[in-house]
Amino acid sequence: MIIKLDITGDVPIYQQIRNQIVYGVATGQLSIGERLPTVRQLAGDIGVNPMTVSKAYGLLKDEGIIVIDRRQGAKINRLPVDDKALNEEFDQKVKLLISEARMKGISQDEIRKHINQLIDNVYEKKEGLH
Amino acid sequence: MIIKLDITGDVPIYQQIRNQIVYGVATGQLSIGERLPTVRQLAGDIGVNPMTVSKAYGLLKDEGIIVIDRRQGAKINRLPVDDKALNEEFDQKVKLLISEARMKGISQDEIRKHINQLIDNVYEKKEGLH
Amino acid sequence: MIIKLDITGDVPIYQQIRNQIVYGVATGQLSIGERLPTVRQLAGDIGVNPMTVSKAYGLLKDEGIIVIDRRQGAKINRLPVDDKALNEEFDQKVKLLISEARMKGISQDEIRKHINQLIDNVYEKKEGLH
Amino acid sequence: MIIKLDITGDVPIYQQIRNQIVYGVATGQLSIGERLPTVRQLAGDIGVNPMTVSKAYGLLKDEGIIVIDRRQGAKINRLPVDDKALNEEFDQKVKLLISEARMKGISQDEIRKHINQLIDNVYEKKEGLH
DNA sequence: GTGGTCTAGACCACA
DNA sequence: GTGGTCTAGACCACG
Repeated sequence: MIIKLDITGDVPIYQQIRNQIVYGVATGQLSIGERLPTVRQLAGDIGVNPMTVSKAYGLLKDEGIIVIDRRQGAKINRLPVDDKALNEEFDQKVKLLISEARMKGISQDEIRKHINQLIDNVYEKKEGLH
Repeated sequence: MIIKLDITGDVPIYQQIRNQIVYGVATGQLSIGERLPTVRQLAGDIGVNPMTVSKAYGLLKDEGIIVIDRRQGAKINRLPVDDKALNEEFDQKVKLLISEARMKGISQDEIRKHINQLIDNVYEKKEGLH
Repeated sequence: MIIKLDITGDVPIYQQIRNQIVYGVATGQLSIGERLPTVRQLAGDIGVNPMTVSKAYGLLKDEGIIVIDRRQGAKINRLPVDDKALNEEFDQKVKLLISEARMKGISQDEIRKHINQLIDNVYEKKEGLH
Repeated sequence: MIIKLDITGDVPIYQQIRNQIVYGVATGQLSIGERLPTVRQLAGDIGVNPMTVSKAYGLLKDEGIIVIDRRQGAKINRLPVDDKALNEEFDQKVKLLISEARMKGISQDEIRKHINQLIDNVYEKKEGLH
């Protein structure tokens, strides 16, 4: 799995790393039990400070997405079900994105089709994650 | 229109102000030509420094969402149509949100219904914005 | 002569008025001795505060471009020759404009032709101004 | 590269900083990839508040002239080509400057020679910027 | 009255 | 160390 960074953008690098791993897991590019590279290895590969990768792994661990084993490095965890996923914060973020689209002249139909397509992309891989 | 801030969160206050005005415009709570409160007034109302509000207005001005008239303060602008609204960046943000939902055990059907509901919320007000 | 204002722009309104009269004089749309509308009349025509027009006229008077006669209103003056016109400030402004063009990929030839064309536009009317 | 400020003038300091960096880039005093001083350093050198420098850098970032890398500070960006550089706004500014020169008695030949000289100054450094 | 600009000083996130 | 954000308070230009 390849991680692409935008060094100059506004999103912190550790956050970008975390996001791409999350995306990889959700789309099935990373399977349960699969091992991630070590902090140093990944840091070397993508050219960032090991502390940055470490922070990303820390985030993922806190979210229960990976488990860190001192001997084996990090592995993708069996994922924790959280029925409060679609909470107020989630709604706010989605509504902001939709609002910006509407403001730029996107019709209700367009946005609906477009987002449903994106949902299909993420759920393409049918096997469960839990 | 009421603006609610989350002082403790990590979203900058000026960004929150900008986001809520965007949301207000997209949902029709703010109409084209409508005047926004003055910098000082809004700053006083929500209890922040005028420069913070000023920065938010500056963002909105740069995006073409409001126009700042030296005589009357800020007004909602006729909105600039941008057919590149559903770009790569938009897709990434949406897919990340969907990925997080899937990881937390939300089914494809659930997320689809939920998001379609959110779209309807934003597009409730039928009159066009342009 | 028509004056067009951009109320929302960064340039002060009184400055815009002054600039357009300067342009009108230089291109010969306004002749020496020609009368300008009164402050109130112009203010009414273009929909701004009389104080704003008054400030513009004050600028033009200070520059020797118009003379103000209490009875007859303002008239275009025989223009004062100033051999320090192409001063350091002038050069800085021009070089900044050229720099911005070069930065955006405009070639030396293009900019030369383009600006020479603009010079011809302004000097079209051959009769002297002095 | 030296930055000189005119504190008494009416051009905002942050704008002056931005302008001089633009000029430096266009004339080749600043090369692509070159690092700018840090916000604090430049602020200290020229004796202004860091936020003022920060605003100037923000402008340059928004224009795509520099990129801000959290690790290394600001660097000159590969310059964005914009074929609409010689637009209406550009023409207006140039024509205003020419008009003022003509009004002060400068002849068409004088202004032509003078400006062509200024163009040569900016384009002195032959290597491309893109 | 309005927004624009600047300062001095502070705290935080990032790497 | 870097830039990003915010505050409190001030002055100015504009209309």
